[in-house]
Amino acid sequence: MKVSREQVRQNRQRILEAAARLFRERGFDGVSVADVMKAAGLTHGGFYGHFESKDALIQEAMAQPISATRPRRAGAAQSAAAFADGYLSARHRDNRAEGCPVAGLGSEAARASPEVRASLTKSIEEQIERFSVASPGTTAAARRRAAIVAYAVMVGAITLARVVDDEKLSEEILAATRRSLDLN
Amino acid sequence: MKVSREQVRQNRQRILEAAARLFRERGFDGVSVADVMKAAGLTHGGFYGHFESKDALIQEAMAQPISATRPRRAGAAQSAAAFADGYLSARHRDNRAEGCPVAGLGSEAARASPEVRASLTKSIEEQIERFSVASPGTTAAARRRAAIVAYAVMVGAITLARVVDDEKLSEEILAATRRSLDLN
DNA sequence: TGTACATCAGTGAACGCGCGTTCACTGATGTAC
DNA sequence: TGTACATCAGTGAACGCGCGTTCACTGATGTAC
Repeated sequence: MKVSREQVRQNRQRILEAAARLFRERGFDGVSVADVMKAAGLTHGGFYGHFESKDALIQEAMAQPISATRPRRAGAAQSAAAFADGYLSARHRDNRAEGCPVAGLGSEAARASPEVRASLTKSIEEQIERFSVASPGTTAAARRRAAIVAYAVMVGAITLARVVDDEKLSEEILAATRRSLDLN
Repeated sequence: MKVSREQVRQNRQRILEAAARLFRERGFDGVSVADVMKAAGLTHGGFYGHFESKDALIQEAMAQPISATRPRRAGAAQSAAAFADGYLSARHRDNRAEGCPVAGLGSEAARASPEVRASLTKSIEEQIERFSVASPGTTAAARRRAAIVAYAVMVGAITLARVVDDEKLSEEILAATRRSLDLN
């Protein structure tokens, strides 16, 4: 049955949010269009009224600001050390659905369509800039380098901590990298 | 037709090597059993004479030493800085098939079966130990922490460099992280 | 404001395709004599 | 060492399943009067 324009808008948004969560949790290939629609409280047939294809959904879902789960003004500076406390936590490690899409989808994102990679590139560049402003270093170039290194440490550490099948080693990886960022 | 025992052994090895390459290049879901068999020069039907299932192949392929492409004695120490020159190169970034499986499969590996994760955990622990021996630091604990941080930087940097859709930013990420490891 | 009806968002069955897996068959291997 | 035949690795057609996608249908919305 037809629904109100407002309901249509809300449904589309719910589909996008469910997709963003599920893709980060299970990967692009691990989530079907029907899974997403079910999570959004709809049936799969209606999907193509909102999006042209699954790939189009992936693109839009990745272009969405992560702000939904981690509110943060776009231009605001933020020290990598402060950010790292939440990022390099067991909570983030165990909660992919609401976590960093680069960490949750990293290796798959690298093989994604140009549009998806462009979206993520924008997020990555913005994150580097936020860290840069609050980074240690006497020159702007040094601060930017420090920001890049800090971001790489975080993405690598959470990836390793998630792959590792040994709680103790996983914690050790998070603790060692947290400590290295606090020292800067 | 039947083939010689030696041929059987070689065929199995060729299947494993093709699988390891293809999985790292395209991900577990991006490669079919038929793709692997074709790359090994066989037809898909014979696969189940060698392996119980695709999942069993994934397990064995991930348990294989990467030594095939990057020969290195198991116990040998190796400084992270020396290793990083090759690891954080455009060549490695663009050559997933022969590269680091943690970087190539990171986000998918984190969702893989316990057996696959156990295999990768072993590789990761060994890599940390190799870096530890050659790490800077006055105590063993400090050297181990430095090794973990160095490994995390590398995995994170190559992941970011591969996702990023902008050659300049990608190079910048590799250069900044290479530099940070050389300074230690 | 109230009514009549065209629109169209959502439903659920259906389609085609590629995948993992199975199986009857083939013919070279390797063993028994 | 030579021959006869049982074994079994590899072949390629086939199966069932889940997926992305399509489509005829439904019935509430929202517009024209």
